[in-house]
Amino acid sequence: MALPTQPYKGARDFYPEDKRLQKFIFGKLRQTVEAFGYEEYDAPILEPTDLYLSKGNQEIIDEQTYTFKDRGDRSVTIRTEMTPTVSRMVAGRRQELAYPLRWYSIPNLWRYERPQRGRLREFWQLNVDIFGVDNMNAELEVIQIMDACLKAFHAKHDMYTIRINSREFMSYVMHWYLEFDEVQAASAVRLIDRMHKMDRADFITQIDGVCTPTQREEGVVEKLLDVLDAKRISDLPQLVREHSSLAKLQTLLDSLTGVGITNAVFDITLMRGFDYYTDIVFEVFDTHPENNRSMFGGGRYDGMVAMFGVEPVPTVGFGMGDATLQNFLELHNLLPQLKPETDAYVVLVGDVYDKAQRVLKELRQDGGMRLSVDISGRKMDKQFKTAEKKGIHYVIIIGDDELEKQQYTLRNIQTGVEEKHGISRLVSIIEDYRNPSALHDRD
RNA sequence: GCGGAUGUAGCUCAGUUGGUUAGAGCGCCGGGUUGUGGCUCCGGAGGUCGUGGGUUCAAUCCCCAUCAUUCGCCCCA
Repeated sequence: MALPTQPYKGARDFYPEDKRLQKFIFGKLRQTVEAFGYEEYDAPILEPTDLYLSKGNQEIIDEQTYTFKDRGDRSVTIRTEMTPTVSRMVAGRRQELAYPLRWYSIPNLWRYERPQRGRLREFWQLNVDIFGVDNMNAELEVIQIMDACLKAFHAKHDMYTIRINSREFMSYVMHWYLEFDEVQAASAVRLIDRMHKMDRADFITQIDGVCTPTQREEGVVEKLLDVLDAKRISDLPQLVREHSSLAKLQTLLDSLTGVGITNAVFDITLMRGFDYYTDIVFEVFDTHPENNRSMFGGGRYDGMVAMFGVEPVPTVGFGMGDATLQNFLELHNLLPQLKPETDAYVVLVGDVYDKAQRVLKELRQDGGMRLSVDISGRKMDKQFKTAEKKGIHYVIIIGDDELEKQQYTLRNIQTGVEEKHGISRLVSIIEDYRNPSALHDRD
């Protein structure tokens, strides 16, 4: 019985061309967040199951995680998100860390889900968090970083929208304005989250079902609709418009406009589940008609660190999945043709490998060249074919003739143009190709 | 967990209204002689038609199941 060559369901193999793309994307992301002073951290892929249970969601653990017993009968779970882990790490050194603390990571995460477009079982997720800032500057910075991450790939503002809402405000609306209890609020939030996917009559019917008869008579459904219909803060009913959470939200929106982020909008229907977020939440949406959906988002979660028994630390962060980002970049045509890691393919003519060693060493060590040498002993045409297939731009031909004159043949695979040069000239030509924008100061 | 679509060579796909050795393009391998790929010419390998069962004289084609891929729903930390 032959073994299957497919990777595990919902997980991907990264062949060199795939890995090259991942390296490119992650490289841009790292560069971007590090420009804002964020430091990279990492942690084990395995966590005690209790870490995720603390959110009190047994159902999610049972159905959507990889959870099993280790040999010591301890229940462990493969990490499904980074937030509990990073909160654990911060809590562990709560007193000694330097705040504001800016951390990021690109962990691989596993969720036991049915794979579909943009959603896999194993994925990578850029996590960016700022700890220890309790004012809106934290939200401003984090949203700026999300924006900068997309701009790093030359995305334009009309390709995506940043939607922002205040969880604190919605909580006020639910509990004080509408007088919903916890269960009602949770159902309403779930419905609001899906509001744009159903027609209005359907939505009204379902909201109606959440209300008690008394609430219905008091017109709670209409009150809620009035709130939800607000396209801007000033559209909100007088009674709720004065709430303090809205002033903060408005400040944030103004600040974003101030820093040139003009595609950020208030969206009262934005919920992001009903988990650990405590105030501002935000989400980035693709505007492309074929991919018009939420890509990633985040928000403020001031309570998570305190679950580890230390004083609370205010936190704002976001998570960006690799599959959705890649979808976005592909759809908007933002992925460049990537060059292979190898600068030149060395074609050997005849039995000269031993004699060529000195030259190869010089090119590699002194010149910093990344060379792949054809040691197969095959005829030249086969060697060329390999170079072309690998997508390598240059071929360096080394035979007795070259070794004797110390002038090596450099062939451009695309144009077929050949030149003979000494080592230092070879190095500078190849470097120019590798890094076209850099200026070289050599003669 | 629920529903739809798909599953024929490495890839993209034809095809058989059920009937002798299943095809194309691209790719792959070899050759057109000795220091040169991409063009061209010649030759070649490669498929138990996703898997298992059923109907039939006969199944890649019809039926059932199963697995995989994919789209949507649920969910989405």
